[in-house]
Amino acid sequence: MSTSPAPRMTKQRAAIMDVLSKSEEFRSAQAWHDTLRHDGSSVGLATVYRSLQSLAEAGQVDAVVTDSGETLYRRCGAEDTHHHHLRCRSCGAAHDIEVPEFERWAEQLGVKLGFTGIDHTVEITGICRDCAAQGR
Amino acid sequence: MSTSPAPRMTKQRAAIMDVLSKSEEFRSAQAWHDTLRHDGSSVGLATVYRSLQSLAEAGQVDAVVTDSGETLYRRCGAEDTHHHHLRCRSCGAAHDIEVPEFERWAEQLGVKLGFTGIDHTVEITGICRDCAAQGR
DNA sequence: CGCTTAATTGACAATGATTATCAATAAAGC
DNA sequence: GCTTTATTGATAATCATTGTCAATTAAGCG
Repeated sequence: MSTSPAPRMTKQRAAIMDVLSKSEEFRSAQAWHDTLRHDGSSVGLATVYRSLQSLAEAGQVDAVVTDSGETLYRRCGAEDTHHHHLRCRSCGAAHDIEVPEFERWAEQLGVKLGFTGIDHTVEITGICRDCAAQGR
Repeated sequence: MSTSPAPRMTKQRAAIMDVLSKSEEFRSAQAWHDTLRHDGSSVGLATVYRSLQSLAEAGQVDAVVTDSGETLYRRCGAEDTHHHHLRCRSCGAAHDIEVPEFERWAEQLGVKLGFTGIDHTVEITGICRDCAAQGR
């Protein structure tokens, strides 16, 4: 794991983290930029992109790519969200993932078949890009 | 459901469906375009985009959007009747169930994150009606 | 088999999100 | 306070994808 140097706390970065903290919605970098301007602080668009990107890498914000290719960000919803993992069978590296429809689907299936107290286990495994590249 | 008119079978569309059928890899529209040119048939790039798009809408090909925003396509896998179980934690009675979207979803997630050889485990448990009625 | 017609094609321009550039600015540490 | 160096921001550049529009051609019909 590469230990990247701690990022400087600039007023722009602070402003970005501040607006992020005020909403848990997923918004595009450009939308966050607009929000910032409405709030008075004028942070450059490029800076918003860079900050959201680095925050996402640091795991401070969640990022998803829409079907149209736009990347949306929101403050990281702490630990409360139930999630699963996609784990590499070779090196063990794991990604946290969410299975959007699944929870509800399982619940409904249970009701349909007369089951209550539905619980589930979902494990997804594969070989990550790095391991595949090294033939492991 | 809107009944869209059946698309014409042009030689370009045929060529595209042909290369698609020869590989089960996920590739970008541009990559498929290159493949086509290598194979001799010169189909316009815009046409490749349009065809892949309509094929994807028609469910004939799978499409995934990568983290970088590129859309990848491959011929639709349509086959395996892999299934899972909903099991009662009390009496062990099990129902065979199918999780329609899941298989493909897991596969696409893998591609997006650079994983190959995706496999998964899905276990759903609950308390069946009989056991619930008897307070078990 | 020819004809008509509307869908399709392709070369290229346009879009739109994101990234790179680079001089100016300002954290952090001393 | 001063120096160093990451960060910023305005703007140009990139790159996948979509729109444009005249030319082409599949399909249905007689």
